[in-house]
Amino acid sequence: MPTIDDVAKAAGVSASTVSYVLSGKRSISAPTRRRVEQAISTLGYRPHAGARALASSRTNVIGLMAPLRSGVDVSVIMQFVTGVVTRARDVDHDVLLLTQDDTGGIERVAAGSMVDAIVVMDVEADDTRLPVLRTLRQPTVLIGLPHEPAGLSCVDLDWEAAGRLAARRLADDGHRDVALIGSPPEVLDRRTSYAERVVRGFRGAAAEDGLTPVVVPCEPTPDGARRALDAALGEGPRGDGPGARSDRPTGLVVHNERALPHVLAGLAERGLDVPGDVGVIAICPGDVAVSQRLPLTSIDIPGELIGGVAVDMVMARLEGGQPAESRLIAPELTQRASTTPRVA
Amino acid sequence: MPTIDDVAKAAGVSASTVSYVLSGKRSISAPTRRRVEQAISTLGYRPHAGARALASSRTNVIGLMAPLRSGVDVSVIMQFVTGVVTRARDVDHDVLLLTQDDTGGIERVAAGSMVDAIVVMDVEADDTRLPVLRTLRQPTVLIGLPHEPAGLSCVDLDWEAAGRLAARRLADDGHRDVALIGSPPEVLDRRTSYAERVVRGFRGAAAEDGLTPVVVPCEPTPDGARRALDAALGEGPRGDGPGARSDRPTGLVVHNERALPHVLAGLAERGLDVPGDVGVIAICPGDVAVSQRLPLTSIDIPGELIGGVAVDMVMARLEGGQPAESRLIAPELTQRASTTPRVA
DNA sequence: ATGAAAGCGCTAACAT
DNA sequence: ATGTTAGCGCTTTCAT
Repeated sequence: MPTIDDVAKAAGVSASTVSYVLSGKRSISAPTRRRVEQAISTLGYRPHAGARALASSRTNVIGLMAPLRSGVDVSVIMQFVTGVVTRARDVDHDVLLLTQDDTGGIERVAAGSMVDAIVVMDVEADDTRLPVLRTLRQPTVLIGLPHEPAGLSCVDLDWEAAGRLAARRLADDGHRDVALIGSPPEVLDRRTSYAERVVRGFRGAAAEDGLTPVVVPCEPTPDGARRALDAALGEGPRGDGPGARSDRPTGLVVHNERALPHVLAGLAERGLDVPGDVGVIAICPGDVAVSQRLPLTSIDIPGELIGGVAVDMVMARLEGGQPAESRLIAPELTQRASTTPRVA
Repeated sequence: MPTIDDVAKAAGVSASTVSYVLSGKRSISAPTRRRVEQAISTLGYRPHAGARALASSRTNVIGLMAPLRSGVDVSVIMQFVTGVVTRARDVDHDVLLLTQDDTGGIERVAAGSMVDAIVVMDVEADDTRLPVLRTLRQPTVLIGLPHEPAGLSCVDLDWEAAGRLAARRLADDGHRDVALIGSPPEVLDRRTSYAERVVRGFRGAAAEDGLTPVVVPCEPTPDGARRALDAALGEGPRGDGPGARSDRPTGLVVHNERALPHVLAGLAERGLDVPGDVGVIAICPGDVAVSQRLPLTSIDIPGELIGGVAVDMVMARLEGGQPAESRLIAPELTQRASTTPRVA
């Protein structure tokens, strides 16, 4: 492996000049630059990452903590990961992947100066990792919004707005009784940031619009989906007597990728037509919305976009020394075949 | 950040002693070791990864190339990735994730000494990355089996055996006409290693057992699955006349996670009972086999296991200087509700 | 069983 | 516009 000195020798310049043509941190005359570049390519020179990190305190590596927690759809995780990796490469960085959800991994790579910055996924409301993150030298950005983001940058879809948007659209379509088939119980129990925010938004909009909402967590299995559908559609007595329940929901929001196909199958089994009898809005990645038995009206989860923004934010703090900030991406609803205004 | 000298000072020893208690490369008296460990923990010392890499030519990082190619199920990819990361941590290594499928990324991290070893996923029969991989200083292991593995270690499920096993099981169950609903056309066109090997095994066993096989690639969409099912079940004339076709297949092998639910839905729509009218064997991760509308007889894709083995193999070459080798994991079939012996 | 010292390959002052 | 030089923090001979 040739070193910077080999290149310098070959180009007839000093090592620092080679370093500077590489970094662009000072101006180099055209002829010198060419000789250096020539030498670099004929020798096939690559700077040694460790030496560089040691001398410059910069690794050009971003740490990405992507815990694979149960109940979280991996394809959604992968979208975020892809966004992070892709954008990182755009700004000349690589990504070190951590999948354990303990705080130890982060400390290790941060204290060991393996990374310049850290992106953390799957954030919980009172995430236990936050105190550690705040002590790190490296800037951190969370994908998700904890209760106390103080000192940490955050970026996420505005899930609460997504919940509102879904409920409101059902209201606009003429639905009065609506249900949210939400994240798996375990995800909600963990107080995963996005899961509870959707519920809050959905409930809030329902209250404001005078809707009767039902919210049911849902295991991401065929049985779980069936049970959730039972609960959502209300199998009990209704509409008569003092303890009268509201009518069967006609509008359904599904925030659960894995359960989605089973929910649709369940509706079909009951002979309920979508969108005729029941309107369905999915909150999921666009590609899963369109690859169901019928194309679903949906609110997209722009994972790649958000992953990319996370990198931009962390780089801004790294380069510009910007203070921490939070960014919520506005949700967008795409009308497809699973909803239609109700004729009432 | 405290350095090794700070620790040495605090413990009243030399820096090399600290280094040696950390590496265990020479014996240290109990009292000295204790004073050093004490100093390390009170100072919160962590060796600087770059300095270490520079001095030792070891990064303790494994590069993982996991291209996210279209048509490949991300949840399957994630299983492999998880296996790699988990096992890497067991042997005190971290993982640098590359998702671009160009060869540039590998060269960069290898030549830049960012990684000690490389694991490459999604290997094609005549993979264009192989020549580059063979030139690297770092040992490489492929997850997949190219035509010319010479000089490179490989590990994978024995997909050909999986294809055989599925066909043979259908034969044993009394099926004569069988179909394989395979990977997406794009995956096959790319000559993705696993996709064609399954086909070969399936065809081979069918020939030996006197089965009439049909093989149809399948887009991982509802429509694609429907079309594939049309093709597989043969919509044309049959059983009479000179150009007589064979009978409608009664045994189906599905090697396509995304299409699976739609294939099952398609069968149901046609009024075909599983396993009564059609036996179905899926080649997919165990968890997707059991989360369909009925639990499927399946051949598991042990992604985590294989990812872990890949790491073990690459470490063996790194530490032991072992020569390259190939390892194929024997497939296992788990009987569930989607197959049953034919009464016929 | 421990220390001293020479690098590992690069960057970034400090020169000119 | 370019060269000189002093580290960055560690590992690992070579000594004792």
